[in-house]
Amino acid sequence: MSRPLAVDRHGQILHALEAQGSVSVADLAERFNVSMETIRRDLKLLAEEGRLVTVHGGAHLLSHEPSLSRRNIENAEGKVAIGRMAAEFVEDGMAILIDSGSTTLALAQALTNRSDLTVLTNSLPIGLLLSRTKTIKTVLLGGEIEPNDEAAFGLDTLDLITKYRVDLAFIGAGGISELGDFTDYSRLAAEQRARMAAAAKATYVLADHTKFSKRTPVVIPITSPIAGLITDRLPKNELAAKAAARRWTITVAGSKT
Amino acid sequence: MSRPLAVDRHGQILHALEAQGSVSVADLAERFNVSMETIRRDLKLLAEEGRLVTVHGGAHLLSHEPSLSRRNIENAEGKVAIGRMAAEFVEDGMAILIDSGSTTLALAQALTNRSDLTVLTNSLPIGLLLSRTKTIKTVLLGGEIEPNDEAAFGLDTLDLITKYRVDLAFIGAGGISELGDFTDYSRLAAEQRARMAAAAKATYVLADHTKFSKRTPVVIPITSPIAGLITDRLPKNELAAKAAARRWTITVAGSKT
DNA sequence: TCTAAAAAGCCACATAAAGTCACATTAAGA
DNA sequence: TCTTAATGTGACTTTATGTGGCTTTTTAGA
Repeated sequence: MSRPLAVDRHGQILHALEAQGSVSVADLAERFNVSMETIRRDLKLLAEEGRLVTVHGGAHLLSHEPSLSRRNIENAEGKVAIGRMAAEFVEDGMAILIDSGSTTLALAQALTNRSDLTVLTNSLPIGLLLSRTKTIKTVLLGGEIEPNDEAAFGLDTLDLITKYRVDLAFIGAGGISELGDFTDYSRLAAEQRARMAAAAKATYVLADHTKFSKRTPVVIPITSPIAGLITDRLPKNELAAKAAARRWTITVAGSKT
Repeated sequence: MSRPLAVDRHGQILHALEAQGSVSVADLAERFNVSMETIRRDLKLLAEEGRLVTVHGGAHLLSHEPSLSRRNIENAEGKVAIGRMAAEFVEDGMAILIDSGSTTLALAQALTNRSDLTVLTNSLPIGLLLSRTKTIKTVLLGGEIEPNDEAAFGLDTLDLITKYRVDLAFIGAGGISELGDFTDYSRLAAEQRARMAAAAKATYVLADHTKFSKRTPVVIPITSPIAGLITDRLPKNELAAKAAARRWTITVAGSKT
């Protein structure tokens, strides 16, 4: 018997997804008369292509956004460790700048019991969190809010950043290339992060190990000196060598390198 | 047998929440044919993601945050009515400016099911709330965060306001004098509200009846025309006369005057 | 205001459905 | 026929949900 083409199945899965918003592995397996394992392989493949998001039991459209909150859960432990470590670099009386993102949010969390600090941020959750401490002076860098990041981006934000000078900046990154470059999803976000770095005497990049393997299209054009990368696992030697060459340190949460 | 996807349930819970404002564990358990424990776990998860607030017996929309919530409780009902009424003045496609405060937050709440709007605000809770709709473009007017208001104030904020022109501005007030002046707690806040009004073609002041008797020290120096006051009870005739003289209307939530 | 019943929540454990991985099998094309 | 990609199978792991005992909160009555 001729086996139906897998591609057809993929097309139909996507079609069903469009119609229903979500599909379950068991239903699809029955419908196509294939094993659940095959369906899972299909979904995994389509997920890698970015056509859908797999969840326990099936898959759903991307628009059902995982957003900041779900990303938060991804390696939450590592991020908390990074946040704690980064907080140790912050001394009383400092003015610091904290970028948006789940890892930097962990830093903000770690700073909540501190006082005599001035914190600038473009992230709404971080701004809200720190202002509630009442002991940390918080400045929100306004602009257009990017819903997925729950943070401000845009011309206004860029403009505001240039008006401040801080001791330290803690920025995130979408990915880290083997060459030691930090990369981002969009040109605007990359530029904004670069400007943040430019406003600080020293900049730390906060990125957990999941960023090592990620590729995002735009290089963050950092011109000012980077103080170091704070992460939760030792990266490959290759990256470590690049770091040494560029004179920045890699701090692994828990131990120094 | 295939188990319905948990994510779908999460989506529907959020949807029900949008529609009803609050949901009960027992109702949801019956609706989805799962145990109350499962629903509790769902709600806990969504609460961790910051999508809702769990309460004994169920969950409700986030909107009241600690410091704001306290004021919110004070005449919450009246404020919700004012918010709904104010939302009716907002037409699709408009750009509007919403001031910080518990009454204006109620307006933001009433706008969450709208689309094709651009909203400028200096309030963090409002910014967060509206950006999550994904259908409303939100711009946060940054600046130094005032912890009690959970909103931005200061030079940066004033400066940002001047860069925009909107159709409508909805501002709050600390109090209303018998002379028909709106007053505020601080010089800076008063100035900022005046600038907001200046950036709009028309300005509505949102204030519930508790403001009628309140006296706050600084007059808000509004130079641009005020379209009206939206409140929840008819003020004294004295004030109504002043309103007529200054050519603005008083709208009592529910009926017009 | 105090108090007890009822409702809701929490936690630990049990279980079934779903996922993962290595390996076997099958069908199609070289 | 041989090779290879796709699919199936089975052992094992993980996740989601349910259940029951116990605690906390709420409610209503004294």
